[in-house]
Amino acid sequence: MSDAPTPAADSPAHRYTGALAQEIEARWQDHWDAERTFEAPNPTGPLGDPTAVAGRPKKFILDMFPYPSGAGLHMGHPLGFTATDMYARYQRATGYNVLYTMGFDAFGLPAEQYAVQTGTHPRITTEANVANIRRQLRRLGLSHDPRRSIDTTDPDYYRWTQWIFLQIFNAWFDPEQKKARRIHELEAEFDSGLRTALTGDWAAMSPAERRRELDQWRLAYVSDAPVNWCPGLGTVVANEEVTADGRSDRGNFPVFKRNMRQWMMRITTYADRLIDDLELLDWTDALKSMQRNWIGRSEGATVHFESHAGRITVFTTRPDTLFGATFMVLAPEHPLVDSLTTPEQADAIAAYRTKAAAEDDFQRQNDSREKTGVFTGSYATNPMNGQQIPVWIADYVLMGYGTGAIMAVPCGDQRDFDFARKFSLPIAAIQDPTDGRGTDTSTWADAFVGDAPYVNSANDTLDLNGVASVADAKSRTNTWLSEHGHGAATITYKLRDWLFSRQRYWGEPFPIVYDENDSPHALPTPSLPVLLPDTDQFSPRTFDPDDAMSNPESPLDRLGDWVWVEADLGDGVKRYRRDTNVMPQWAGSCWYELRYLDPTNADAFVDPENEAYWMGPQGDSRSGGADLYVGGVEHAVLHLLYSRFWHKVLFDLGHVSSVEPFHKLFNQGYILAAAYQDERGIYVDAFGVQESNGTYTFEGKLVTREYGKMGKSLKNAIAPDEVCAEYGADTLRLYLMAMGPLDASRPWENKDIVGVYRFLQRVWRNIVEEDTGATRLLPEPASDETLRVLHRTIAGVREELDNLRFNTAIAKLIEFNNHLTKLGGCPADVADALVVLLAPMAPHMAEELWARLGHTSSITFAAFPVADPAMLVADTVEYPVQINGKVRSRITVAADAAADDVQAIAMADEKVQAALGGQAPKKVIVVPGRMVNIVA
RNA sequence: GCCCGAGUGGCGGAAUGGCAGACGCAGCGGACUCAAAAUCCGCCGUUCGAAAGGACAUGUGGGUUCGAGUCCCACCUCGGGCACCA
Repeated sequence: MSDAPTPAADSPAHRYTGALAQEIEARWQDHWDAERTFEAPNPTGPLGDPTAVAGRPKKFILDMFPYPSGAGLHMGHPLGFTATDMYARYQRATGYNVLYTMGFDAFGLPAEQYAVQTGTHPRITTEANVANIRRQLRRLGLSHDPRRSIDTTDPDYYRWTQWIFLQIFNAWFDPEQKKARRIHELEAEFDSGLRTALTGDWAAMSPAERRRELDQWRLAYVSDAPVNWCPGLGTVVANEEVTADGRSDRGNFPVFKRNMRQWMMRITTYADRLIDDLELLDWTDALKSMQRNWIGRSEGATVHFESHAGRITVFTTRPDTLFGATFMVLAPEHPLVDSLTTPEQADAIAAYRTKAAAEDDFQRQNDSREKTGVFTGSYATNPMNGQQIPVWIADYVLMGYGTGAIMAVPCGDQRDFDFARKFSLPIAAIQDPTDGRGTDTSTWADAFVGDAPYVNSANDTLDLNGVASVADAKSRTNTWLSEHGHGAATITYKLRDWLFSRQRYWGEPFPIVYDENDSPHALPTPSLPVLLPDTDQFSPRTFDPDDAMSNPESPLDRLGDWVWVEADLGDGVKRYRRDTNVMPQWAGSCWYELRYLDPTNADAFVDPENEAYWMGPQGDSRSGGADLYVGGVEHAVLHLLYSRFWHKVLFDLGHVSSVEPFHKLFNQGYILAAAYQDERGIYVDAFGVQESNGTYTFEGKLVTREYGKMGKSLKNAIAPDEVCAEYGADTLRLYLMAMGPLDASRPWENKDIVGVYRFLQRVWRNIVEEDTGATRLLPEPASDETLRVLHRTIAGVREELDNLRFNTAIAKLIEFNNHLTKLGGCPADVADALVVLLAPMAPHMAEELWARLGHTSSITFAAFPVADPAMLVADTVEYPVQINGKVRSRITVAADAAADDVQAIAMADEKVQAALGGQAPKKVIVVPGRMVNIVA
């Protein structure tokens, strides 16, 4: 970090150097704070100023808020934050009331782990880290409304996180209305007989039994089900936090499937709406498809196969191939396996099940693809044709998906085909493949998938033979299945319910206590927040990472005084046991954008009027939600899925008017940087590496270069503070944005920073006399040419900023300034426009120049210039003249010349005549204002 | 294996189907200077040519079109997501 040109001793006193930039920046940052420049008024409530809001359109511009790491901001943060700040400042200058602020996602593992190591309470570390990051953010000149900043660990904030949890706890999903409703409405339906209880006769139930019935319906519920137990972390984790190879995404420890009593959230009931409402959102297709993939909706049918042990139900996406089902396969854990297994097969089945149980889900999926399985000895009836087909078990069928059982159609499914070949099971052709391989499956090399006429697919009441399309055959089969009671069209999802409890310390306590029957009770709203109790034992009990049979032990379990409480929850004062779990880190980030709207409201998490103003559906946003949300793609499923779910519950319960939290979402790229490994593969300090003739050495030893995400682990991180100290924040902002488009990952190059630094120096020099510091403007009015360049720049910059193309917006400003430089300075009558155009990008310099140009109020609300259309059209246009697509000449023609005239002038051109050699052209294409192409 | 996204100078990157390489870095030349730095002016895809000018150029191969970096098909490479999901 020493590539900045060191100013020579005789450098002019008022040159825009890193030192001057910092002096200017600190001064304006103080000024903005003192003047409360960026405070955005609300329609109502503590931050309300109805007259200031009246008649102004709004923009809600949002960043994914950071975790306050002890290392401070990394370069990826300013990348996104600078983009939103430029956009926010631009929108303010075009008349919008802009809500733009920043909070901290401050619960979570790192602070807790640090506490375990050092004994420092996580609150202390968190507060220090937040203070440091606030300082860094301020230094970048981000135009946040400081009053709206939140911290998820603040009791005044997590009080509402707990409150929302209770809203979800006290809600159920009505499958008919497809929405969440309050639990007392369910109770009323049971009372009136409108709905029947699942566990018995409601009227005859005891209060405890009724409570248990209701608990089964809640959107937040305690369940004893397979969860991801991570002994290395000492806690359970959500499906979304487990990597493909079965390890925790934090810490990279093994994760085991274990049955445990844990809090779950019924996100699966929202699967359809979470998929369908993606249509309303302005998100990239890539992101939408990641969400769709994760939810994994697949449409098909459930089909019942009868056996002596009872009905075996399968899920299939290809009911049309039922006639080709020649065997069945159950997951080894399937409950019917015991009763299906014949005495002769009992030993083989038991051995296989033992082997399968010893392997966890992830090993099973990772191991070789060679099919294994064992015959149960029993047969089931194919409902289509009455055929008796053998029932096998095999570990390629997973208990956790569909029904844990499949019908095998080897002619149409490659896995079933492989299995049939391995165990010599019959393969019946039910389509005549279009690739000419014929219907003798003994000659097939693989399964056939696709549209082809059906054969051998008829019974007395259903005839698919001759049907040519899969879709058609599916729908006929589905109809037949339900008419004959053999099954029904069904949709299944990959998405599982969300595991919501963690056995950690640094998180939100659950506002829940248990009675003597172990039934959960919500604590009343006035008792919120349930404060996280103090302790000096922050760690859960952790275990050997491979000890699958260990049991979680939360830090809160140890606090006996805290765990037991006396309360009157309606049945008189009784003793209750507190829930000792904490919420996952995602809880606080599920709704923080809503708290920004009304951060100091003591009566509600957000006032409905404020929510409707900032986030309600309006204009072309039917979903409502933040107008712009910028952040990393690593949250594509986790945070974005969870917060959409919470938002929809709040919507259903009438607390918010927006259907979705984030209307437009933009994923920024990563900052990459060169990283170097020595011959052992260990990363070396990237800033100590020497380059010569394309080879790289570190301390004399050869190292290899690669590019990777900038960060501590690759030893190639540069802190934003370093760049601010060397060049100033305005230069850093411009560099980050000028490097390339916001969504692209790009390598950081120290040597390139100087490009935008020189640009700022040239702007400065065009307005300020470097030796004296006096303003120096050209007295004569701007020429027609200069005005045209200016207006083209205005139009261009607006266009680029509207579309978040900051790199090209900056390029256009550079072009305009280069034009001024060639004039020898800035004509006095265009100086204001230049500075206002620059203001969103380099706000400190712009404020400084604005003041020096004689303005007394902040440039923040100075109107962004509007291009005069008359200045955008030229008098004359230069047309390239192509012959057969190659440019052979150029002609200059009046801008309003008719196409015929342009053609005549082009044909008369010497070079064109020479190239044509007297031949008449076959065809001439004139594109008005663009070009001429002559086809010879 | 499936689903996305991307391949353009030495480098980062620009280009509503219409002059490929805006802008910046690096490099080269010039002015200023005793000199250097800084600044300002100019050049800067490859190749043939003294020049004028020509040929070739947007991962590869086809196609559509008067015209393709851009649209279509196939393939290659890289990045990301999912993965025995029935």
